[in-house]
Amino acid sequence: MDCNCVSDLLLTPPVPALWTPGIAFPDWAYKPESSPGSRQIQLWHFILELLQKEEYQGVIAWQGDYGEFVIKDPDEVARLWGIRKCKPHMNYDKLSRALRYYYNKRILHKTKGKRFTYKFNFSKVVLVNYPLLDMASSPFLLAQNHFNGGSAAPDCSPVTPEALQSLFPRLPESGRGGSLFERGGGPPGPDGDKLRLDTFPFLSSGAPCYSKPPSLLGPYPRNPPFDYPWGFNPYLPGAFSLNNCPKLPPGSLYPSHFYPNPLQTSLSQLPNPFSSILPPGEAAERGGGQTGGTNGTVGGQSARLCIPPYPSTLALNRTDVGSGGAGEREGVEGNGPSSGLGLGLGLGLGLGLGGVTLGNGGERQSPLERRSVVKQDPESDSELEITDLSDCSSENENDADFIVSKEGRLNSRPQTAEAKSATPLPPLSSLPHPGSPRHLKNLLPSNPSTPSLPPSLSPSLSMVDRHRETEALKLARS
DNA sequence: AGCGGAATCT
DNA sequence: AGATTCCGCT
Repeated sequence: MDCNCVSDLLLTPPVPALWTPGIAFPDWAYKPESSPGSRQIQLWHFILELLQKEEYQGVIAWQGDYGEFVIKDPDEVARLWGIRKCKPHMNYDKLSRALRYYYNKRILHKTKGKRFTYKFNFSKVVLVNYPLLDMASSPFLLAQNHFNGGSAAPDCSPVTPEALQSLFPRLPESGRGGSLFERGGGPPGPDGDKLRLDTFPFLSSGAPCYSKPPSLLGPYPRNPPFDYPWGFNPYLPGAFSLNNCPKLPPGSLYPSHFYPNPLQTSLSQLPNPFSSILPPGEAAERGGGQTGGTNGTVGGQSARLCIPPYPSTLALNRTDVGSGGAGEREGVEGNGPSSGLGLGLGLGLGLGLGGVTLGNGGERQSPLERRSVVKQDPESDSELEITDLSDCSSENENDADFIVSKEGRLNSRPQTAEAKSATPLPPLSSLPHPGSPRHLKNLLPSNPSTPSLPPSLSPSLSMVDRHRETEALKLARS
């Protein structure tokens, strides 16, 4: 089509002002080249983007079980997708068809019984993106994984469910009456364990939760030398965007080195093979430096947090009826033994953070509002831009409308509303402003080894650190 | 609403 | 490969 779409080159702004607590998706995941076999943004990326942006929570938002989201306004989502892809005739029927293709890929599945509700299989998404993160070897995880054969590192203090609960306060105390870590008592059926996986995607290295055998986790070998999906090799310099993160102003949110990772604390005592490679400061610096690079706006996206909140009302009880398609598929995914796969642990921390902000609170000008649809809007961040929509050229009759929507977001607003649903979380007012680094840091589980560390001294989770962790884990294992 | 086959496009 | 489009079926 001749709509001169440039959206894929004009995606998100270098530094998203709003970060939904949760899984961190490195910038590369948002680049056109990050889509295997495609130079265009993939639908699931787009969905994540929308989910990431508060101003679209009236259109699509995390809801229900972990990873679950509901398309509140199918037509609008389709419209946005159509704009992004320059498909003016896009509609929900077509979009949903595309979503259905993700079922087989296990990137998504349908939440049965809930209209317009789908669920990300983050373990898949993350695995695809973080093939090297070996959760199975994580002391953090091993300590709490009851199904991994007890190979936990000897000197790692066990992490109890209680401890985890404290780390991730929004996590449900239990799913369906069973321990989050136990699979036993659950109802038979694929969902029993699956739920836990869903709840702790970052813990799914163990057999009980993992949704599929390692061989099915992805086309990527565990330790492929340099053959990483989407051309991404976490071991290579530049992985995780060290080299293309935008330079951030002091105090700005989500500097490139902020990469939530619960492993960080567990590994703080381990040797640091990469310590001499790149000073954290420099890493961040460099990341920023390159932003302006070659492709202008594209270059500089920093890792993003994009994860669903832990719903206050955990919909652990899936309404799935019987063993329909999705259920069967999940069954297939079923228990791979310690796949170890790597889940994005990076995500872990993010998970811990998750939810905190989320979406329930203030008012935000959303596309829906624009459309006279009144929906609750959580507080938004100021310069959030919806990435993409700027792309399609004038051909799109919706351009004007779209632009309006972009301009419509704004200002920081007082956090007026409380989370509407009863949630165990502290009131929003007690939370740090999302635009502040403290926002995330304060929510991080305190570092056991440095419990009283002030936020400013909290360990930074830089990409380098992640590399270090990976290496450290290897060493630890050997 | 949701599903999935099939043809087609990019 | 990853949609997009169309469509019949449940």
